[in-house]
Amino acid sequence: MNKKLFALVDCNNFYASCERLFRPELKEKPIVVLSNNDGCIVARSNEAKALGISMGAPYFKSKELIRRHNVQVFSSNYSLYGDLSHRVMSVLQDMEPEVEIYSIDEAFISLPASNHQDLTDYAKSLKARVEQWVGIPVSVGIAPTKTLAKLAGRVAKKNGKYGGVFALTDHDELDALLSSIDVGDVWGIGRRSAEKLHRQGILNVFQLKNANDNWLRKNLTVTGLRTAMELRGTSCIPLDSAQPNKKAIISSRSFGQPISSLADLKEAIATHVSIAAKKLRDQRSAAHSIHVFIYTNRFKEDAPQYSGNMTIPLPQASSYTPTMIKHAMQGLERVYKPGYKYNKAGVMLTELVPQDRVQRNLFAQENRESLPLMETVDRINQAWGRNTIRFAVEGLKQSWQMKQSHKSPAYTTSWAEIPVVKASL
DNA sequence: TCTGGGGTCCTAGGACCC
DNA sequence: TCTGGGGTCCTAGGACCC
Repeated sequence: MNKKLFALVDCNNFYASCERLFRPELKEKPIVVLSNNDGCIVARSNEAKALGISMGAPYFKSKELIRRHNVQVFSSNYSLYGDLSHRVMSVLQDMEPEVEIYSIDEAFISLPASNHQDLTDYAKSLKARVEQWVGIPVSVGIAPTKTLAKLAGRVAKKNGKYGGVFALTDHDELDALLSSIDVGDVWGIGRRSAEKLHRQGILNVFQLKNANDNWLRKNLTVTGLRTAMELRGTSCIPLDSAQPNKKAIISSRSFGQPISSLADLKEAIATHVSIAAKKLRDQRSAAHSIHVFIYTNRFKEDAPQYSGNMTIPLPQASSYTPTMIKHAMQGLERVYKPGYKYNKAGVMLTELVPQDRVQRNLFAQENRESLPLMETVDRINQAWGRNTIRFAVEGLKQSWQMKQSHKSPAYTTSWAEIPVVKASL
């Protein structure tokens, strides 16, 4: 039988590893990487984890701990992480025909079934090549289903004795292992489902695997039942190596400081439309509607709260930034209320259709749209930097721009920031 | 003082139709 | 006083992922 297995390749502490790649003196030193706006901690090196710095926690709450242990802090640098991710994935795709890029730091690979030793040896060679060619450490988990491969990857990463590779092929071992892991650590079981399972007395993964199907279906919907099936070794989630077009495109940000004026919000919304429309054109789609939203800071419970949002249908699907900005501005004017301190704004483009199949609307005003113009703008910005040409409504000062106090250089994507190596005689 | 962003899938419930 | 049943479509919101 030519059975297939799944391998999950997962970059270790990805963002922290990226930063360290160009700062080798930080090897074995604690590092954290912050979310946009320097808000939360989104990545930690092992040393930082060992200090008890928690994932996803607000930065300011850990500041004292970070200062005390001299932890290196980085603002997120997505052009660097994106580029290194691409390099890792290229190595995998060179070695394997069927690769699903699951996230910026993870990929599933389809492997033919084989004995434990061969699988482990192969995974180790894969891991070694990524580390040698790109410089990013990875872990590999192998199993008959994606859900089990995720668990195997977790074991590979957590237990040093496996050398970063773990294959779940022995069934006796499997059940003992599953009994030692909390249901909340399973891929697809989030906080809410874990609470439900706990209330039902289903605490560990072995119990989830053997839970009653009807109960699962009723309480955790088909997705919960599917997860249980996968734990039993029945593959329900196939490898999907195609990168389908997105069905929705979002651009949003918290502001570096709260803003109140309609003028500032207009700049921010226009900027988000511009970013989202570029992504839309990149996948050769057009959008039928634009959703605009603005929020006050929900964490400031004593301040007046307001959240305004509106979906604006377009007369005909568009990817032409000026048209989209125009409609978004009208939507913003309708949801804007003065007197609030806004903290976040954004847009979501939905009802996406292929650009070459846009239905022309006889009565639409948008008959002056020029896609060649947008293509030219995109090309210039590609060559000279993202903000070389932009729309006046996006503003010049952009006083609402996010905070990035600890950002590292774009080492690999900007000529101006490329590392300089000096040799001395 | 300071709390991320982008995406998918599923379901319940309302609107509407015959 | 009595007040159907079945179907589709759409949307908002929840839950999950990294």
